[in-house]
Amino acid sequence: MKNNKKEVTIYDIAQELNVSPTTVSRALKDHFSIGKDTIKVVKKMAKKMEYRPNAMAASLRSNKTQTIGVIISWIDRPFISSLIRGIEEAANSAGYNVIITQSNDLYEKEVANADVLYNNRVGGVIVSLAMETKDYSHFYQFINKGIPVVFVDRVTRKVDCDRVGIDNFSAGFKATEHLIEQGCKRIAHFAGSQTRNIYRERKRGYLAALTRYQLPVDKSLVTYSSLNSEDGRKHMEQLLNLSQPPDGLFSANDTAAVSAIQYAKEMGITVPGDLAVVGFNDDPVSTIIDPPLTTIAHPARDMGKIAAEQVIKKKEKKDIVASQTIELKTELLIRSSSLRKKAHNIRIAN
Amino acid sequence: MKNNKKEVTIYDIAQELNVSPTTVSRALKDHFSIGKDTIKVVKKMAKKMEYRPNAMAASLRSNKTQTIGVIISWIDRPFISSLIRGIEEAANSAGYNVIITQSNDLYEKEVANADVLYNNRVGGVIVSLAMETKDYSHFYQFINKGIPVVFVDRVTRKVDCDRVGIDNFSAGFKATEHLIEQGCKRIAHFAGSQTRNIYRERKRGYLAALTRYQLPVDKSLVTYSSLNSEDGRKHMEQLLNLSQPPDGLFSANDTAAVSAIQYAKEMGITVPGDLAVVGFNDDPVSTIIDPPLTTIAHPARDMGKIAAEQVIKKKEKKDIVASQTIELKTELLIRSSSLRKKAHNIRIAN
DNA sequence: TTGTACGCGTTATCAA
DNA sequence: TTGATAACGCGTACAA
Repeated sequence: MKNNKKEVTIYDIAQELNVSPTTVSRALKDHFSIGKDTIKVVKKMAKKMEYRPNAMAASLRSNKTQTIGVIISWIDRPFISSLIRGIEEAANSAGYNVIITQSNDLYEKEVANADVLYNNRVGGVIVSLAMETKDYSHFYQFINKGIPVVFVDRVTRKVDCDRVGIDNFSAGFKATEHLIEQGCKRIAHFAGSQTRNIYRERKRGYLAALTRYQLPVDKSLVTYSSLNSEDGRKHMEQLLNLSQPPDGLFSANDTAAVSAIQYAKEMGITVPGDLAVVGFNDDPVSTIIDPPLTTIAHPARDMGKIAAEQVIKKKEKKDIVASQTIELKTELLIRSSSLRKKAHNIRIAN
Repeated sequence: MKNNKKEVTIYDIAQELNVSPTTVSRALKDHFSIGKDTIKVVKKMAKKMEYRPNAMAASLRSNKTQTIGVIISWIDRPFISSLIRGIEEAANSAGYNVIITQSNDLYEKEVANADVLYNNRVGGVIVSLAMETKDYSHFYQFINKGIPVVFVDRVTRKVDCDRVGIDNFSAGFKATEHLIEQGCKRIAHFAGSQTRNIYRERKRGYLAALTRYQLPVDKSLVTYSSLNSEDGRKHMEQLLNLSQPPDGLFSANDTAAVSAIQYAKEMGITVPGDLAVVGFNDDPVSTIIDPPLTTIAHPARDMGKIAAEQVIKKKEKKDIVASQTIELKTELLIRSSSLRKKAHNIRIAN
């Protein structure tokens, strides 16, 4: 079964053709210094001998890998898997492979993953930070060696790197403003960990909108959690038990928004009548829940694509380029979960 | 910015300590032949000098990679991303990395991905076949070299490899039988591509259940598609236009089932009253749709985990082991979308 | 218990 | 346009 024939190398091809390995190496890469016919002959022989290049050997010698490392929290989340799809697409079409590692939102795993990626000498790194990461020194091993690091979505300003994300502040503002326009007076907010910029910014947007429209800020209407389904139910329960329950909810993700709607409905609350709800992410569930969820749409896949392109661009530019922060557009998709008034000028998403 | 200090190698450590590179190499790996103190000293110096092992060099030399290649259709599907999570978890805890490639369900991309993985000399491969792959010769490059290949979920019997999957036939049977027990007489089936075993088997299970319960088989009740949302709506429309519309539906995935339910509800059809529905996969949407969707639950993550373990086991066993086919259990999760009768003995899922 | 010396497959450098 | 040779960083057979 196991066929341990030795690998066919460029030496074998060289020998067969009575040329030097150098020539073969170059011919296979269409190097300009090699004659057209030589190239043709070499490639033909390579095919005949079933030669397969060894990417590892090439990387070792040239000190360049065609691999991009990725660190994300959990792969099995709609937003993340879209992101990765974008990364893969951009990377592959530029001839790069992608090694994916999951931090499970734990700082320690993030550090361990960074080390693994370094040991594999990846050519660049794309990171969406773990929930509670506050120390960023594990990224300097890359930066110090000139290996590009690009943060995506969950970024930090404390490291001088490229960043790709969205304007979470204005998205939070838009979402909240929309609820206010729908007549909500007491708007609750499901906030995520304030260690991460995205959740901080969304909350800032929420607060700014309240202030802008001169609504009071009530701290009992803001909850903090990791925004999973259980959190959504739990915090909805908590809010409904207040002496003055909210009439609007802006959740920093769809998962919590959806479970909050489900809980509220079970409690006899009408959505959007009693409670108007806006989520964040435009996950698949947002069109399935009844009523369909108004939400902020991310260009997740584009973020991945751009992050990968950015890594590759940095890698291929020898000269030092200043770090960029790229912000993609978000869109408020208005669906029934927040629509109390007949729509005039607002566009209703399907 | 770019810090081009040369890499610290085992030679540098050796020189610093006046020992040989061999000793360093072994000490870092806790080789038994090296004295305790030497090990301690070497490791200390390695840390001090910020030595980082070069996994590529090691792989090149030892002809063994700590990398597992994965080929799947699309990463941004709930089932697939759970699968990958399982693969990653098992692989990482055994010290392996994972390179993920997407075939986009295209045969050509699958072949190209296999080549890339081979060129990167992965130590093993996990594959979930693209929709229309009929030729499997691109996997022989691995098999011929003794590189383990494990098929997962979408498998084939035409290659002698390990397989990890579920019993799709019995799952299809169970789903259909359940609908029959709920009093359905005309049960439709959304089938997937019959090139792939999983959809063939689900349909076989459906047909077997009809036969077993002496219900007629009506070809106009079976549709074929790639089972996306549009397909679900389109085929539901088609079915409702029949002179005798179905009173039950078994869809080979949840995506199509959910969109079919949505369409049916829009048309004034009551679910499960007029139409009882069962899906497949237990995607997150299945608990969000109203009514909640009865479905077949896969152990997706376990499948990934087991597939990875299987690859690693094969890789580490020198001797030739016969190929195994591992079938994991599925469960019919009964929810409201199919429940017409009051439940007696059946367990109702949340 | 430790060291010497070579090779993994490729590419860079310099020379022809 | 082509070739000879060294080097990338590490592992290991063999020697000591």
